[in-house]
Amino acid sequence: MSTQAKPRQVKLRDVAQAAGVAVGTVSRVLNANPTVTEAVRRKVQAAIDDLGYEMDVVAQSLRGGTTKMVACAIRDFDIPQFATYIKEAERIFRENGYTLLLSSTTNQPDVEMALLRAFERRRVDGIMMTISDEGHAGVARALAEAGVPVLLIDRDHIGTLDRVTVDHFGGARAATQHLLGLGHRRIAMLVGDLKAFPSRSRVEGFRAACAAAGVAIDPGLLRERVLDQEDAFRETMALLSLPDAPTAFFVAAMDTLGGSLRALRALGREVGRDVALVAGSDSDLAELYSPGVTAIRWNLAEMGRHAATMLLERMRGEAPATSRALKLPTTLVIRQSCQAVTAGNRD
Amino acid sequence: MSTQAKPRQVKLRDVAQAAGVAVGTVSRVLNANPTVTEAVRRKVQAAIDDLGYEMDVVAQSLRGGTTKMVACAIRDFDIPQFATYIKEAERIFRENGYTLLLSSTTNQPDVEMALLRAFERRRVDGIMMTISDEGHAGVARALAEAGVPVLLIDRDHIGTLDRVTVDHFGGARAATQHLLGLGHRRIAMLVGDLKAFPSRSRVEGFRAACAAAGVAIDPGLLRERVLDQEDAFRETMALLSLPDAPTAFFVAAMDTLGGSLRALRALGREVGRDVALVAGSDSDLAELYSPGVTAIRWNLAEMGRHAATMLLERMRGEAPATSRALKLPTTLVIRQSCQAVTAGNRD
DNA sequence: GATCAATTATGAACCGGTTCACCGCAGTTT
DNA sequence: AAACTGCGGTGAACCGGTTCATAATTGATC
Repeated sequence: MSTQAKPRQVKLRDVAQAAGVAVGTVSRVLNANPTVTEAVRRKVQAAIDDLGYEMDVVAQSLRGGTTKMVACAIRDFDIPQFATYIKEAERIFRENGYTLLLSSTTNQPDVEMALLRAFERRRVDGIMMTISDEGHAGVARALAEAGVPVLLIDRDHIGTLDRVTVDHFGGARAATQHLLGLGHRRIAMLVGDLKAFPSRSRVEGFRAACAAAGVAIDPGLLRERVLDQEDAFRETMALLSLPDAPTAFFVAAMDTLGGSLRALRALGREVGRDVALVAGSDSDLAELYSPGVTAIRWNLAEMGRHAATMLLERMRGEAPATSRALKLPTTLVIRQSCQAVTAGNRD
Repeated sequence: MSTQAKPRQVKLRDVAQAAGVAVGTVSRVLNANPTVTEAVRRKVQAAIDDLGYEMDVVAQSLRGGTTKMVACAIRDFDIPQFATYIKEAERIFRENGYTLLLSSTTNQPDVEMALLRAFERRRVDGIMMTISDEGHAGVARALAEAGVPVLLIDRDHIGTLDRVTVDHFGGARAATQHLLGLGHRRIAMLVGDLKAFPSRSRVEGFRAACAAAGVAIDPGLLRERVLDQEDAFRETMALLSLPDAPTAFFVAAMDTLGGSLRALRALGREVGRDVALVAGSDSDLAELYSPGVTAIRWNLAEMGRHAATMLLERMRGEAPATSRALKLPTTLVIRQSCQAVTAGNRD
């Protein structure tokens, strides 16, 4: 019978008084401690329902040392792929009683370090994050000193941290092989920052495919530090203006396809006829563009699920002492954006 | 001189002991209390730096009653538009020392109520959320009892809560007028759940434009509860199969354009030739599709900024007692997806 | 009926900060 | 020299739970 009219704030002590028991007993009821009689349990539960008692998680955290909060810090979470990942992870955490705490790192080591300190002060139980530079000593130390399990998202081995990664190497190699197989020799590649795993792997995959085919890479066609659509637009424009322009574009950086497509349109080049195009990540845009854009795909929801599950296991101490790494496979979704080079634009 | 080697966990009491002062004094130094001598302040600061002391926010929150956490609960945050909004809001909060706590409501009143209770237990300082049904009594009561400022995201008036909204009415009316002006009379409309403000306003805008033009609405062409791309695909397929199929589609629901485009492609209908098309929200896909899809646009980053700022002011008690509402304007971005009806498909 | 063991409830200490009534001490005042 | 100010620092209470040593109760045994 709930008759509460939102009195100030009901505390455990109030419940104890109402039920005529000690505060410790109410706590034991709340925590389903087996050393409590059914009669007492019922009496206390009645008082709880009657007063509309809600536990104060802050107080609980202070004493217990565990906050049931997980932090997620990601480069930039309005990248649709990341959003899908986080959404799945949040679902898993929520279903397991954990609350997600979200921050953008804006890809800056200083922010990453500051966030790690802030998470520590908040006593989160676990952290899931991307970092901008695996070689940054300050960030590496901050990670090592975190004091709670950290899971790296799509990043290289650091210390003994768990990781979920994507087989960007395989994806990029397959994409490059596809272009090479169609006769392309001057392939432009747009990637993000080589200080981080994904871009590094993509370039390695690209190089591996070229090397296997005996094709030399023109360093002028490899553009790095392409982080957003504006960057992609600019670099694509520049590449198209080269005297010896590429016949194919591998737009490998995350969520940058739009920028390249705008540049191609601005200069009147038609995808699939004037230039070939492969996107480094799949999207509605890649699928529905005319012609459909060949793209590298992997399961982001599954990635989020696995990441959350791995971190939960680690936080519960159920994980083995060794660090674990999960590598998600990629597939190349072939659409109509790549065609064999015509005589006109062959070297 | 920081020489810490990560000893267990440095507490305020340790700092006090190292500096040879009382714990209260250290606290006063940390909180920049003016009643502390420069000499003592310096001595304490040295001890803090030396020990690498980090404040425990949980303990601070327990005593202070404020957690510096803001919760954001949104229908489904892998909708790109919401991600942009949240990203901006998070930036503002972070810059002001607040941490964002994020959850999906999955558009279910039960989850919304559970989340509000969870936020209360966590003692968040403010809440920003969408709700699935403004008429739901349980949710309304939970909102009223929240005990902390709540800001509604793109929702109708509930109690005296602050709100940021979008002029969906104006946007939908403009879109409809555009289609009517081109001669379309059988216009299909796909919207989300009418229990929530955005879809309701869109339908009202649609009706207003039709009424002003003296055009009767065929109820069979108004499809509601279109929440994702699968729904949009199904409804678009169904509408195209009608004996008297619509000549124009107003795909008003958020992030559902892809579903409709897939259906059109599946049935071999070409946008801008066989059917006209308007999207209820703008995106890369709408802009870069061939032909470009006319769409309703508004500034999501600005919306996030305003929302965060309004909530911050409310939390600090700087806001007026009356509830505030901000309505963002929409513009219709006209592209090539709509054309005059040809003789063949005119009623 | 007394003794012992097992079970259940108690309440005080504790988590790590913040706050505030109070105290010591130096500088004025009479 | 006694009394008065007032600044600066102290330390204990407090926030709201959890935990555990201890007490009380019950039940079984002799």
